Amino acid sequence: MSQDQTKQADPTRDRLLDEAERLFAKKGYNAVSLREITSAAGTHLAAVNYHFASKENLYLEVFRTRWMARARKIHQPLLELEKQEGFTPEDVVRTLAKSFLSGDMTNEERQRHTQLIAREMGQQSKAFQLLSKEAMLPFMELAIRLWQRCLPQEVEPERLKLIVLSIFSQVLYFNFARPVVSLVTGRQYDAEFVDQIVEHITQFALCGLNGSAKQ
Amino acid sequence: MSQDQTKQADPTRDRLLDEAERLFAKKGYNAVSLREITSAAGTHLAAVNYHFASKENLYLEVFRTRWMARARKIHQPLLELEKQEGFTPEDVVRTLAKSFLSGDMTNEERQRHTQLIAREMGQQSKAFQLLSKEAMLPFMELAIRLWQRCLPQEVEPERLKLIVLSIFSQVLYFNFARPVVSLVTGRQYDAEFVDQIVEHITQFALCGLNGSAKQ
DNA sequence: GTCTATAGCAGGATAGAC
DNA sequence: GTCTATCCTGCTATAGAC
Repeated sequence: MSQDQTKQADPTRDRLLDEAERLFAKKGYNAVSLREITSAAGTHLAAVNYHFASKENLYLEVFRTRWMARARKIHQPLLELEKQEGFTPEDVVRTLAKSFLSGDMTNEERQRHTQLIAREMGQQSKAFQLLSKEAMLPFMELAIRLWQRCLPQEVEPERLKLIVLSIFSQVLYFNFARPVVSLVTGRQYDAEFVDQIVEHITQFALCGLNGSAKQ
Repeated sequence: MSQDQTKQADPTRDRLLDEAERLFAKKGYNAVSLREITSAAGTHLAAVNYHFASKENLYLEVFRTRWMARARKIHQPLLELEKQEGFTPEDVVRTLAKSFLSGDMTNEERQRHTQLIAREMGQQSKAFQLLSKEAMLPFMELAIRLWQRCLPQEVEPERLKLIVLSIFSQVLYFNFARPVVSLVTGRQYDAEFVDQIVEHITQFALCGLNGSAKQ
């Protein structure tokens, strides 16, 4: 009723969202119980149903608030680039790879972000509907728009789409499948290694873009 | 006791493995109940515990038998290539991409295979231990060996490893995240589209290899 | 060996005390 | 509004009848 009620954050609600996100990202929706979340958040079972009505809605709320906020942060550097006058295809690729892999987040935050979406990509869930409409499709379109503006000659949209998907698959994989990547390379995810990954993906995508543009 | 007992397939056991694999791939371990599996297999709950002792062991058995058999099929073309005398880096890349994306399997089988492994890549589970040791690492080493034999100059193993991981990420993604791929491209997974994906990944990886070799 | 019936437990949701 | 105590469903696993 009071005018600042919507602004005033509810600490219990926030802690529930924090722990829910952490645990859902780590184990997946079905492997996490509400009891696990509430005890990690230092509260009780009924608080979930009071604040979110159901487990499913808590899960969706994680995406609506926490996840979408991060997606906007990741898209930001590309939106900045769009406002500028002159940029090269390499600028676009590197900005894109960086914002996913070494951008304005902690290592753990990035891992969480990627694990949450990776779990949704294989199925047509409610969360997937939200993510694809609000984040993934606009982002893909933005990247394609940028390349179309700066590439020397017209490239078929079909090719650009496949290239964006390929970049997307790699940033997803190098964040999500860290156990595999560490096993194969023998490397830990320190700043140096992440920079090498960014550089690798950038080179890969640039070559693909040039190859497509030539044909 | 009789000499052909091990050869003689148990039809109930086989149906359980079939349905278990299908459902685990589609929904993930925790989202599937044994009741769901047994009723799909036209049998009863106790049959699982009779044949596999527990749900977890049924899951692992899916990987030990069904999944590993397919992994061997996928690796086969690369092993054949290794026996030959002259092959190019492009042969290796295309053989690799093809065997994952358009090889000797049905479309559905391939999707199942990828979904099962994708779910394991993010965590250090028992299934992951099995897969990484028995399938993923040997496969990566094989691919690296082949390139080292045919590339014009020495490429650092670190780069080759990243390239193999990048190819791996793409074949995984284009099989696993079909909802996203279809949404972005507007394409169904028919033979023509799959061929285009194989070609796209092949070009991508070749460019990356050449770029690395030049430096 | 095969399957029914059930034990034993954990899950999400909720009623109702404070 | 907050939290305890409880409901009921659905799960895995198993005992024991046939």
